[in-house]
Amino acid sequence: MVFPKRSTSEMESGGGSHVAEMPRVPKSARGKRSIRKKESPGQMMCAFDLLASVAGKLLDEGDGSLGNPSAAAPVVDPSPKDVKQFKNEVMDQDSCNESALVSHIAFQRPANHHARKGEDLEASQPLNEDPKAKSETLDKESSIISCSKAELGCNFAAIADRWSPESVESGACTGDAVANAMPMITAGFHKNAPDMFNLLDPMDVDVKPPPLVSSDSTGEMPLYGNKIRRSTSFPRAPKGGMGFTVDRDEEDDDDKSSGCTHPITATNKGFRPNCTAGHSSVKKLLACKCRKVAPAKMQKGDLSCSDVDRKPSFRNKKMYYTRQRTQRSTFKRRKMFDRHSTLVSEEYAKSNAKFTARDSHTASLEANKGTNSMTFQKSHETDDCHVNLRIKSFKVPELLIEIPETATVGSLKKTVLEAVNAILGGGLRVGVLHHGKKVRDDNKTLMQVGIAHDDVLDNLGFSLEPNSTPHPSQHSPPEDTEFLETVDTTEPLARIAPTDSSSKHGEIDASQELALAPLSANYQGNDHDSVYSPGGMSSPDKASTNWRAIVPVTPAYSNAGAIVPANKAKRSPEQGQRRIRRPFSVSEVEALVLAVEKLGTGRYAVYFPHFDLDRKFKPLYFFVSYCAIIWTLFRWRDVKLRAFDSAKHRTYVDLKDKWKTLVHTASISPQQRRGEPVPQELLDRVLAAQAYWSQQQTKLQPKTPPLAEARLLT
DNA sequence: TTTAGGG
DNA sequence: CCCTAAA
Repeated sequence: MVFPKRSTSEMESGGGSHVAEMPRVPKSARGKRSIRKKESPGQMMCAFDLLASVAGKLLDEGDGSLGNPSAAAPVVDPSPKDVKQFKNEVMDQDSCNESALVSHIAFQRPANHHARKGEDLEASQPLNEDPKAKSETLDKESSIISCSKAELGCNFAAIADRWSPESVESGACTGDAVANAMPMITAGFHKNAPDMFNLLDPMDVDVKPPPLVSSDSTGEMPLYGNKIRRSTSFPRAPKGGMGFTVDRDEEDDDDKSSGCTHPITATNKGFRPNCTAGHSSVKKLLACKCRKVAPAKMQKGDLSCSDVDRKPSFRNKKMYYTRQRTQRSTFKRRKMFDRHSTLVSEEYAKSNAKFTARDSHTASLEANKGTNSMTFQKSHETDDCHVNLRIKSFKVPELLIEIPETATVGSLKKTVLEAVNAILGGGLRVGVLHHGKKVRDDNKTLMQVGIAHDDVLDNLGFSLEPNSTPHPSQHSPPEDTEFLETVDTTEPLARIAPTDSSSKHGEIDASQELALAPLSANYQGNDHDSVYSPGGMSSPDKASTNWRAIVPVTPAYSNAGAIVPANKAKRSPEQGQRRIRRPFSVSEVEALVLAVEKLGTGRYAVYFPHFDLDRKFKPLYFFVSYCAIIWTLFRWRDVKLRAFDSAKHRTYVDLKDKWKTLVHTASISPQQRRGEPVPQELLDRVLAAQAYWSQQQTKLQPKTPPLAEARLLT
């Protein structure tokens, strides 16, 4: 599964392991970070496999930990095993900054495939390693991936949101839903925690696949073709103004590519690739199985394509989104990621595609020979030889792509990007890997590059990188009010107003989103370049711009570690002074409580989507396997950004300390309390939130099943 | 740089 | 709030 090498770039990027940390896990546990160490600026990828395995475990466990918010939330403590696995997968890297989130998606090739194609296998082998063996090798640390950027998290969060059971279940799965979801992505990741839980919940409840998948009723919906509208049902949409409808007419395409973007996601903008491909021609179907319960959250991702970019060949391209069905019992995997963040992984079971996103910088999606692969199938019969790609995941709608061999690499990238953006919310760039190498020339046709139906299955891969573009325009993310409400019934904290920061601090979200850019910058050295070809038509102009921005490597992150000393020096001057005491006002306390309620106090949440390939598609490809999302549920830093961004005198440490005192205050009798009285109501909320999140964490505790099992899904 | 905790 | 070990 692992792709040792290829991933170098990936690894680097994705190398990070994801380790979910237990809330209370000994520091040492977290420690993996050491690896991450300093530099990891860029790397953060996570091994999907790991995630997958973790997910599998969770799923398997049945406790539904995953499914439940709480469970889902599993904070995971990465078990050694997981770590190892992770490591394998990740190989090198690990170092990830702790960032808010890490995500990756790995595509793994199904065992079958391996068996089937010796050739490919060999080629892929480097990448693929025996899971076990690898696992052995893995080092915990390696497993850890730290991502520094929360921003990415935002995206992921958004993703999560989409994936949330609700959306799925609600039937939002429809193409429209999907489309709608896209915008959400950009939304701050804050809502995440709760959202995540939601996502998880389903799993918990049933081991089965997420809402989307769970039911059989899968319908396919064309995403693009026509108009994508936000489903009203979308819980969150409201605020963001998500309500907009996007029509994807041919006309729109041109400019609309932008249109595709959602208003909401400013961040996405950057990402938002232009879909050059004529979407008109493109068809995306989303089959979703929805649960009855929730309304769909999915939003449409917009996949807009600009006609300009579009290439003739593209017309044939077709994308389909299908919802994954159920998870297979067989499938068991879990992966833990560490730190911090969030992780999103998707595995595409049978296939081995690996898609990873590093929070730190890039997300890479890679599918390569052995392990991760996207396969293409080409329909020989047809005049135009088409390569069919399929990306499947639990929560994420399955993605089917059909593209002529005569299509250019650039168009392929676009196509994949569109699909990915639709699913993940944008903010990602797509790179094409063939035989482990990045194919940079977007102008070459697939045939020229050697990507042909017969050859490719195992040799084709994609890398996803975060788009660097920040979007100032970002609006505050829509809040989850609805969402929360929904949750309420089940969740203690649900009542909490969704409001928070977003309403107050729209900017915060934006900043987070922006964060992505930096991340990508780090990566540049590694992956970025490779991924995007300069001329990458796939990227929209905007993207290009962003891209460029990214190009220059940003030392900032990497340097950070080194610089540390310097910083100290700086501080030293007045350090001695004790800061003046500034008691928290009731309003501040309220803001803090609100933020914590929303973000939770737990550390990580892990979501593992699970999926199966459709038989019918098997022949063609394989893509996929699983997706796991782990993200940081809570970070004081996030609280700071969310609720006290403007209060420069309040550091996250202060907030943490305040929370500590609030919990204590709430625990003692009113008579014992001193200082400005804090409304009992707030104190009650403090206790509720504290209890709730603590519980969640507990649930998250991972139980890690054997890796090996996880691996064999198909 | 952040986190987590003790002081 | 401070201080710091760990990460």
